[in-house]
Amino acid sequence: MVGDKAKVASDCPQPTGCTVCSVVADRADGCLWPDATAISEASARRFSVPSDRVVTGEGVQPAAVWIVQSGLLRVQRYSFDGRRQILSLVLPGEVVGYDLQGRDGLVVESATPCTLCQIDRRLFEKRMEDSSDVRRAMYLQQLNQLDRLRWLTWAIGVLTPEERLCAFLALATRFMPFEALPEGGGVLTIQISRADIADLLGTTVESISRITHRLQDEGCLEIHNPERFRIVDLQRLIEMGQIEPTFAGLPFQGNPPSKPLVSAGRGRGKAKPGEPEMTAINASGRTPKIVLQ
Amino acid sequence: MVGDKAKVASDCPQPTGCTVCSVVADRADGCLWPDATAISEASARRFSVPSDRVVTGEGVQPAAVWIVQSGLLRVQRYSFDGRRQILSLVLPGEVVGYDLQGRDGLVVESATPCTLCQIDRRLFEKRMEDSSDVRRAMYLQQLNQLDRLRWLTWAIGVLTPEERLCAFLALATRFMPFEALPEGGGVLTIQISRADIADLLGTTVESISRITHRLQDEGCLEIHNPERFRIVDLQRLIEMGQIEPTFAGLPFQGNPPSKPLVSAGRGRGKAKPGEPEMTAINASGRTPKIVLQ
DNA sequence: CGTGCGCTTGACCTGAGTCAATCCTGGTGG
DNA sequence: CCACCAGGATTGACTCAGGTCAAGCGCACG
Repeated sequence: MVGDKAKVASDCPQPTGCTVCSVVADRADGCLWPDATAISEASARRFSVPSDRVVTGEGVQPAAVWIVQSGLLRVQRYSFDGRRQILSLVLPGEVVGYDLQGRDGLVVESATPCTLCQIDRRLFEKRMEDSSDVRRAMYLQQLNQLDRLRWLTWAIGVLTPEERLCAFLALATRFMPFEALPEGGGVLTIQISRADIADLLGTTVESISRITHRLQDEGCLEIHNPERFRIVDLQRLIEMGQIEPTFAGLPFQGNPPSKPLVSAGRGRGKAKPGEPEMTAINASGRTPKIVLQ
Repeated sequence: MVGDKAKVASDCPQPTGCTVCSVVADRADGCLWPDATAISEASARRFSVPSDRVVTGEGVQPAAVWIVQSGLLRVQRYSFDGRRQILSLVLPGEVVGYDLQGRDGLVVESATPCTLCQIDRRLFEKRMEDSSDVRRAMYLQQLNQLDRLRWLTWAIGVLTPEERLCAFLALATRFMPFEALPEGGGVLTIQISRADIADLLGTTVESISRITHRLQDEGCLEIHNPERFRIVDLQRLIEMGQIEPTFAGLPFQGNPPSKPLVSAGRGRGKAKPGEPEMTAINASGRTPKIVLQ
């Protein structure tokens, strides 16, 4: 199983480009070290990590930040009674460890076998301070992670477990191994365990199992084996999962969509009638421009 | 009602300090414009906004960023069938509008009557680029907002509606008007509607109502009127809500705790036995330091 | 060939959502 | 000054989605 998982992880799109630690996503906004030479080899170390190991988090002295080279990390937190919520998955090319300075009960673990690149925190911070390019890259990466966290919050809050799982599967085609098939759809390799999916989506392994089998009955997908699905009707998953075509948190990693993902129109709250709008309290005495309806 | 709410909003701790737009929270890390003179008066405009107005979001051309001076904004997103999730409340002293460049279906609205300070986006970005002090202040603010979003995701994922509401009430003493009483506890003024609380916590107004009355029966609080509670047993709310003493996302705004908030010890997942740890793939041939257990 | 873990399946049951009626309060207009 | 109205909050009755508990099943590994 572990061996198999490891194989799968290595199937993951292998980013290349950064000469220092071979870590760079091949997406336009993901290149973390545009001028890679600035970090010497000595300051970056690569590690191979099996599944379910603590990488960094609360108790750990955050002397280092980590870049995911391959595999997936999970950021998680427990409740007193042991219930776990996974707050995000960290994708290849992404940095972790600089913004969770031990607060909360946040812990980062490997969700799959991973290769990680370790960088000294001081050095990282200096790079951030010195280079506006690095800052910009980090900023864009943070935006993506923030988008994903917002998505997750929204999904857990308003979607049913079934809708969440549909969304997850549809999105997973963007960041897990997915071989598109000529006859449509494709084969998706689920790299993480049922328990991780359940704790990410705020549901249970039993529900995950039931829902996937229900989706199979409905013809949305075929369960080849527990970690390999044939996605038959991706469009339907996208619709059920209410995925917006503009969702930016998951730039496609090696699996750009053949056709743009289109979603059904969006529901909105009742539009407020015009009525009294903003009123300026203008110290400078100018007539304020009312900016938006 | 609106008039009353407006009164309540004005009860909110009025930040002072920034000479430009009078917007600065009086917390150490919240001062956005340490050298305020750099922004001329002409470039900042103050607005008074009633409840439930769109401030910025998806469709809106983001030509401006906004600083909340008083009142609360809500960042929210709808599902196709009209269910709403509030992703965060924006507190006085915080900036909104620079990091949601129209993506997703995010909309920012006023949850209470507010006074806002509008700043030109270009100017704001230039300030960010030029001043590492401003960058740092923004960074810390983002960390707080991120902490709160993580908390919310976790709470919706693993806590029951009752636990979430307890947590919300306990946290609300930090950012809504709260008059501590000598005999313990204090009077909390809830500035936002039941519907907003429900959509923030991923539950319904009916549940909110039932739970608050149940808490009253249990002696945790007294419902003075729908928007004013006497918190009797704050400690119990904190425990039920599983609030960590280290939770940093909500620096106290004018309501520092008389005694430090202490929570019951935290539950953790089963600790993994030692076993094979990280193995270095060390290009440079050094012996890697195994960083963490 | 046994053992264990992860996944699946079934039975059960309850927490909390839904629907609908009622209450309350503040604002309005006569 | 009082009756009326609208919107928010509350309460009750009902229902069921999905969580919990408890077996089974099957593959991987030793």
